[in-house]
Amino acid sequence: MAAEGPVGGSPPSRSKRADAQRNRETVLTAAAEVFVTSGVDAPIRQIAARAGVGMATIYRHFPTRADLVTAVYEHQIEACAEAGPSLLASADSPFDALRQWIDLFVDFLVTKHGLADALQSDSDRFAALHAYFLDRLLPVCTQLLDAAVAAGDIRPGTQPYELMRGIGNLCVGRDNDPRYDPRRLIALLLQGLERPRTP
Amino acid sequence: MAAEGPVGGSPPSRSKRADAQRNRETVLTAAAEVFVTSGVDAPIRQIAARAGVGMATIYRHFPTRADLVTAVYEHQIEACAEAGPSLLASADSPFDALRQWIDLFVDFLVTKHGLADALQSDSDRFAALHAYFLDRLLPVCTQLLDAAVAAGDIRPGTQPYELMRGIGNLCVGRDNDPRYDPRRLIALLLQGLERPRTP
DNA sequence: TAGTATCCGGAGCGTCGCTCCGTTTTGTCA
DNA sequence: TGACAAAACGGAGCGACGCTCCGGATACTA
Repeated sequence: MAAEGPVGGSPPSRSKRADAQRNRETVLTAAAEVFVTSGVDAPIRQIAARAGVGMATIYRHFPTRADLVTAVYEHQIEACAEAGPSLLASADSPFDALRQWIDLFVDFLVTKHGLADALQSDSDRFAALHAYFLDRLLPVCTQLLDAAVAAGDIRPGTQPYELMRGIGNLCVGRDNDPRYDPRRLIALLLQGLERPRTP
Repeated sequence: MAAEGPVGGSPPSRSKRADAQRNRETVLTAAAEVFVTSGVDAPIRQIAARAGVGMATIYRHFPTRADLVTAVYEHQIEACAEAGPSLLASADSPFDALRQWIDLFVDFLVTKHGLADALQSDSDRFAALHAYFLDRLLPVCTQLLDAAVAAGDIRPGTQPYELMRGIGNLCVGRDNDPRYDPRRLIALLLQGLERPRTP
């Protein structure tokens, strides 16, 4: 549907020179490592230093921070997107598929330091990241939600966009706080979505 | 219970010199104005310029950004805290009181640009703000929640801290997006909290 | 009015995002 | 192979920001 690459990153194969491709990979792995320890807000200088590369090289390959983040997590986002339909086929019910898919999504978010924060950031430094998530994941969520409604598992009226942003929001903030587990609240939310068992 | 002033702000009356007190007020109103347009993340320089004051003056009165934010919103936080018990007395049920109180809390959060973001910020630049909210509001929420559980309105087991942070989290992000209204999700969450009507 | 504790202001330092341009590398073609 | 142009590189440099430091101004006191 969209162009081949993610948001604005340069296509992985169109590039002519070999050193450019090599550097692209180097930057990508360095960024992945730095993101783990310093979050997706890590200074570009730090990533450049780790990659043994100038800052301009990073900006050349990934004009926006969102492009870099997207490229780093592209595979996992894709996997999450592809899990939707297959869960729908394998789960006991559409609602269960939705639940399991949301579990996947939450697992992805909470293991990436500061990713949820970036996604909902009201600065638009990450606007492109937000857009990419939406482009890729919103249709999946819509399909699951519609299926659950059609099966009578949940009440109708919930907008997929709102649900996804809500879930993302619940994953925002300090990690590793034993007093706060977004999964519990999301379970509560899904409980509220469930249709009363009186047809 | 806690010390008289908010987090770390200087006490409003203990100050000796008149110009210091005058400047404190000037900074406070300037900050309030700037927060409306630029959010609680506005540059200190901007607030200082608006107040016609040096930056050091602001840092002297409010060593941390959290102190400044807290001082600006102190009255409203206080009002929200005090609304708890009176709602419990006036509402139809404890659960209704909880609902109305959460409405108040959400209204407060969504009308302050970036405040919810700051509250849950992963950086600890706002740790003191987080602490102040908790100190002041968590007991109120706990009381309302306990009352609702005791009345049999909602199922037990929900931790007040988790609920409050969840609500705060749901208010995070871009404002004025017609596709996302945190109130709808919060209603869903409360629905999930409600005890099935089969005692 | 003189003296002093208090408070004020903004220059200055370090960090970060992002760009600009001289230099180096790579692919190509004679 | 050797030369040449296009492509890519790297880091100095600029503006913005958080926060501090210290010489100067100001308000209480006697």
